[in-house]
Amino acid sequence: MEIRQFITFRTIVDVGSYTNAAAKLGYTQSTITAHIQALEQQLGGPVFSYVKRELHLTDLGRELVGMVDELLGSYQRIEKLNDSKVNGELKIAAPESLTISRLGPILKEYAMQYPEVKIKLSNGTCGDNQKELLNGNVDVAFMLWPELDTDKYVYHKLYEEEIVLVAAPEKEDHFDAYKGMDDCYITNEEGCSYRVMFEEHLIKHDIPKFQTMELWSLDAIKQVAASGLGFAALPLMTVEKEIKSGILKQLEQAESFKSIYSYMMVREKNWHSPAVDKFLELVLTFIKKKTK
Amino acid sequence: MEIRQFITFRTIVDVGSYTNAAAKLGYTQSTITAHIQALEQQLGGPVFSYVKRELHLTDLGRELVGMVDELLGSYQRIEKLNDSKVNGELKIAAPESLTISRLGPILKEYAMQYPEVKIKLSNGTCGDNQKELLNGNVDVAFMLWPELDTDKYVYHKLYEEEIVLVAAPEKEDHFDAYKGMDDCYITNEEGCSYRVMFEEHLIKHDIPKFQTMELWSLDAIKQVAASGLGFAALPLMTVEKEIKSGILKQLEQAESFKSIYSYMMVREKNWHSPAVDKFLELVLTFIKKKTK
DNA sequence: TAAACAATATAGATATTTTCGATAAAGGGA
DNA sequence: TCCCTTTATCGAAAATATCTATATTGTTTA
Repeated sequence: MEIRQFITFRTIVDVGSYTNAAAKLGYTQSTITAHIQALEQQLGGPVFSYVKRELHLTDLGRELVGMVDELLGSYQRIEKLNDSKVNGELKIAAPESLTISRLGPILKEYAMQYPEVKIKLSNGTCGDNQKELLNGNVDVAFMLWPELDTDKYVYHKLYEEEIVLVAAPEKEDHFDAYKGMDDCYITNEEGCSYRVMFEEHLIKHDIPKFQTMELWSLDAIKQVAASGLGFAALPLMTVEKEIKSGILKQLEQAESFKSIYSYMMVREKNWHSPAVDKFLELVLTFIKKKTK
Repeated sequence: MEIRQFITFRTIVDVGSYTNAAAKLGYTQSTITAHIQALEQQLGGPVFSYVKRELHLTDLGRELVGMVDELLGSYQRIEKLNDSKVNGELKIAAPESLTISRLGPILKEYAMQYPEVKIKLSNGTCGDNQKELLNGNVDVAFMLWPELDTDKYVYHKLYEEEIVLVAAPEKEDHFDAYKGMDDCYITNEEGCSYRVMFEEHLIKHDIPKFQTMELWSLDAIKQVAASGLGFAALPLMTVEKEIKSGILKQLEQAESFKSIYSYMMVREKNWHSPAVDKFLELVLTFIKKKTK
């Protein structure tokens, strides 16, 4: 009997089904089954039973809930022993795109769990963020970049970020139709990895340059694109909502883009403040759950 | 942080050193180190410190003890949920040799942990025990046997049992000196696997038969051997104490015997009463610890 | 002051366990 | 009956725990 199995049990009681518990805990459903079977094996009988498609606790299960609550209570108190040490400042540098789509929920959770930490978030281009990290102005930097391989930092690859072309829904569906037209390529300031990637893509495939409109925020780019002035190349994560709601549409294209990944980086050193440590831990936990 | 790590921590506090805790828990010492390092990692600081070769709790460690006691308390209450179901009868058949040397401490532990179970132990030869198991008179049977391979039972090989020749200390040291002399071969009733094994050994190596003295109990055999009447072939485990204390001595011999193993067997079926289940579990735990 | 010792730490190899992914079975509802 | 949702099963892959052997550290002894 392991703590994680008790947590699984308690979660099922809360959410009412194995499947939901799996989703909530970031496991697959078969793992939930295995956890409960392990418990039932040790306890010598079932803790759940089914009555009319509904999950119910058995008598044994009902007895167990209270005891598990006690145990998990002690466990959480032990976990909290550390939290008081998690304080001070946490300085993060991240590009706007990542901040909004990926970091949002993580920062929320972090702020809740470690209220003693003052979070300082700066939005810059990926190159800026890297410099900030190197010269010690921030503790953690996030980047979007093609393949990365460096010894200067410890880095964690987070997601593969698909770069997509978007335009207003009434515009042409296929990117080929834009070639040679006078639509704008709407983008952000230079130094942004997917802008570089897109421009290299044009050269490689002998596509003539577009007129470029440079804007200073994601929101501005999206609005201008939605107004029909041109198209933009952006990470899918930043425009998923707009595509779903029909404000923008994703263009089809013959050649797919080179892969871009999101990274989290810290300076190479063995020791980080607890605040930084816990942040890294939390980010990696989120990643693990999402990618499953 | 896992329950086993908390148990390790609590044990160290009790016994005062990593090394002793390892012995008590049946781990190696490096495992203890790993457990504590894992805890300290999570807790963000050391729980033990050394002052003058003495192990002391840090402040953090002292805080932890109480909380761990709570947690382990809940844990034990959960474990006990099952124990009330462990009752009824447990019928075991084992040869005398195994009962005394191997089963003693296990039965003691079992009786303590599951006082509701009535243990019935019968001592017979290995062949008898097998029959008893097959016809359902007992739940578990123990045997000493050379290599075993059968589908009739579920069997667990426990130990390799070295068979040794013993005689009184004042007798000759080497078995060769006994050949052709009028010493007795002191043994127990037929049907015992190491008696069979020894007699086959004699034939195989063209050693003339000895006069045989058949006794009904291990203790009787040992006493007669100690009195100088002859020698006996017995599993080492049954005479270890006597050899150490000088009551008997182990004879040297050119050819070593065929290996004999101790086995635990149950009838092939998926379901055993909780009492039987728990017994099997306990035996296997003991084996694991001892053989490490 | 070095040598021997006792306790804990470290590193690589091995063993075990956990988790996943795909698929099957079970229980309802249409 | 067929479909849909939920849980169970099974083999493979990944992650983790433990062991063995050896190093390190601090202490006592010669």
